[in-house]
Amino acid sequence: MAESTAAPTSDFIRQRIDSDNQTGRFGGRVHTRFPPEPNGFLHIGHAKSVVLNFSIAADYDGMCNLRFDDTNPTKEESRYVESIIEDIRWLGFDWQDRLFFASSYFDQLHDYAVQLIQAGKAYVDSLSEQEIREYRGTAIDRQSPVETVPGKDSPFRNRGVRENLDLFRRMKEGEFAEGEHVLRARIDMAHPNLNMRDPVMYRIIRKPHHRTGDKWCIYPMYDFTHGLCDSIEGITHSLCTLEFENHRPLYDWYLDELAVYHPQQIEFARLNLTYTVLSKRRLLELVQKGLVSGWDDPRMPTIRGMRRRGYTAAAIRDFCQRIGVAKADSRVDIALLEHCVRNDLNKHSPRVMGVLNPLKVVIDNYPEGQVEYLSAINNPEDPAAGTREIPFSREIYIERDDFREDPPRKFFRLAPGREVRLRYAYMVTCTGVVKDQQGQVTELHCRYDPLTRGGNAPDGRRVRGTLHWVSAPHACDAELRLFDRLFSSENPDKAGKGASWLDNLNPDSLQVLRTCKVEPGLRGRPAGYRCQFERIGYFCVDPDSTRQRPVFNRTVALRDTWARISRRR
RNA sequence: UGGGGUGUAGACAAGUGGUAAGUCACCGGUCUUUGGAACCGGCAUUCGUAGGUUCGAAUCCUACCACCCCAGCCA
Repeated sequence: MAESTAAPTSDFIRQRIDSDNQTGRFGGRVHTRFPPEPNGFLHIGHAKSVVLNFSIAADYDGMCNLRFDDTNPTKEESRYVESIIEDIRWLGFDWQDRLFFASSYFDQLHDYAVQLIQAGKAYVDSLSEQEIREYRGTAIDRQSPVETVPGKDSPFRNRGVRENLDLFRRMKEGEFAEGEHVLRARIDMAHPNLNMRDPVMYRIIRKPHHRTGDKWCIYPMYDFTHGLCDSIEGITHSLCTLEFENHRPLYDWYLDELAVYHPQQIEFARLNLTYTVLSKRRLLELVQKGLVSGWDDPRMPTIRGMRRRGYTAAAIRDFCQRIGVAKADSRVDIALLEHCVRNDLNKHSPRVMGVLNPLKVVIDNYPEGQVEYLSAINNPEDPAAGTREIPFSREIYIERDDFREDPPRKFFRLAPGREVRLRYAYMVTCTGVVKDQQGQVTELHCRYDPLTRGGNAPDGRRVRGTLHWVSAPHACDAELRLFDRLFSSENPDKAGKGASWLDNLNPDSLQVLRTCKVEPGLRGRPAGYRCQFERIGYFCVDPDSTRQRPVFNRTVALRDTWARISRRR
């Protein structure tokens, strides 16, 4: 997995690990983990964390666990654990036999809770949900200035150990309804950090769990669970995102009160990308409102969506290495992601020819009924990829954009009287233009130079333009789906007054071309097959394909200097 | 008016008292049977702002400013 071209610069996390290794804090051990909640599909933001955790483990000759933090049965499903496992494997990572679940530790966690009760550090509270919120006090306000008010103690805060133990046992045994009681840590209701104002440790949820079934009706809260699971697994460095920084004192409190092994949590900034959204809630909304075709819509920043679109795991890994790790809130330009796929695909994708918007060309002086097979290079970046034979005949299709009746300056393609090269074939000169009643060009007539077979002229004359083409009688019909950024705004979350983030959706993010013509060799390629249509972009066969009519997703367009020149004028 | 964080180019991001790496983007050029790729060159006299310490400050000190996170029985 050492395909990254990014310079192996250090980051603040590795520096802290280095220093821990120097002081021998963890005996030189490095053990990380990727801890998803199985309540949704993985996206590129998760990939950043996956790559970080697994590659740090690899760099330090350590290990990385996969652990599902499944503490809330109302939101979690086993289909999500399956899809997450599949996506991480596809990304190229392996956790050997270290697949764990927080739910496997429920007994241990319950024992820890009992210990805290016995030590007078936890109590059963019987306030209502609403009351607990009110008693917690406030920190700041979000919109209008409101005074900071400290929390106040629950009237149940001083219940005796014996009563707490009994109540907690009865909670566990199902004697109470949801919401009747919770178990809380006994810390400090006036603490400036809200997370320390007697946080809930256990709540009653009468719902079967995807792994433990109906064994439990009380479930531990994430804050109580997470740090202790890391402790149980012997994790040395618990890497997580910035929003959990406020929670670290609480994790530390549990660990210290219980006097158990203490991992070091280190927080880093989550990934933001331009022109897309990266929150489970928003992605879910796109799916539920039918604004995309599903979690694997090729426009989605999900791993499944990107995979269907044709992204390679290597490109995603490379991207994750290049963006670095830091604590500053930032938004990475999606152009960097696109650069990473192009970079990988350029080296590995076979070249083929395909015409998006076909314009028929008749080569008047080419013998009728004749067919020649011409040799084409499969990948100029990789000689080992060899060559293939493609059919050429009197009637071909070229790209409509490659002809201009009245060519602008610097337009090197076909125009009346102009000569261009047909890639790997012949040089042709445009001799006639056929139009319909609306004046729309329907067909071109050309003459070819038989001496230029393969594309070179014996007299040494040169042409500026080389066009891709497909032999008309041999062409394979295809559908091409072109994707553009899902949102037209760099930061879709930032909507104007009275507008919603959905108003920033790009109405033209999907363009379907149904009348494309591609090389006959492309018939019957399996879904997932990747290739480059020369001069157009990188494509990937979609599962919607049929044998006779393949469907291609455009992964990313080629850099297009001409588009830039013509846009500028 | 609390607590926790973060400010280095258009975007990421190194830099840890000795004179601003690298990458993407962008702009020139070379080469080219993909207007692709490759290659060469340009792109921060200055590091949120203002003071201070020092022979020397992005790095140390002080004050200020801006932005992000926190009031789930979510994770």
